[in-house]
Amino acid sequence: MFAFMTITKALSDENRVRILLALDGRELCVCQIIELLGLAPSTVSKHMSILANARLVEGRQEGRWRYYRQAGDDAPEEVREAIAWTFRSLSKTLQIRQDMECLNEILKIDPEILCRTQNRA
Amino acid sequence: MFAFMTITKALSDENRVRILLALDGRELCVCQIIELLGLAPSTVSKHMSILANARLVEGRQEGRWRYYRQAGDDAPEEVREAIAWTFRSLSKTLQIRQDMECLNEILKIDPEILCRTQNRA
DNA sequence: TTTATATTTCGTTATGTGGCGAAATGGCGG
DNA sequence: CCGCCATTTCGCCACATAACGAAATATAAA
Repeated sequence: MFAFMTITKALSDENRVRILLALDGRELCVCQIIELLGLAPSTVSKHMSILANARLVEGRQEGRWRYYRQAGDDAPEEVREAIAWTFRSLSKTLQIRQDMECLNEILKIDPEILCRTQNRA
Repeated sequence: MFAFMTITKALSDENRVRILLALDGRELCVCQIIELLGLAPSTVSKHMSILANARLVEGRQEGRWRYYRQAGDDAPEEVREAIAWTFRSLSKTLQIRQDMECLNEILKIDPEILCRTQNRA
């Protein structure tokens, strides 16, 4: 019950749902998610920890950057089902399609440069 | 997106999840749900309106009583999937099994008497 | 119509949560 | 070891939400 509630609470915020779906089939570094949502780094970091706590995403450190991806096949079934349900429900919505387009642009930018511009703003 | 978020927000409260699962395969009147959760009538009423707003449950008036049941096959697919996921994730947990036992006792009581005792307390 | 009563609505209060900026953390290059 | 920099943690504020009791609503019985 506790694990389930952690998942539904994690999914009850629109920005977190967008993050989860942005991670479909790929890894993203925190600064790329910051760019996608237009939120402060500290805010995105908090969202990532909530998603990770629910086991919906997993993090990986590479140098100075931290990459996140959706939970894999080793995750509990309720988690995998939650991700699948979210994807089926939303992948065709305007918001998510726009996010995908926006991500294509973001992925063209060297993360090094992306972070630097974020630090100036 | 909006409909999906309404569902996840509805499912992000433990009492509402317990209500949804208590309605599995049967109708319940509000006073029976009040008895199960031990909450004030006004609180339960609010929970029911949130669940109904998400289309997870449907209400039916019969005399002075209002009965609620899970959404049927006419509900949107994302709703039916949400209910199925919730059930699969939680039906075997201690909390939900206890609720089922408790409900068996509550269902033995004439609703007429149930409401009357609630009004005294 | 009047009364009784099951449920909802309203107003209030306490707690939870999302947002930000500032400071702390931790890894890499010098 | 030192400084740089991506990310996290912390402290704070504004707003959302769950809880209750009291009052309003709606339906059945008298």
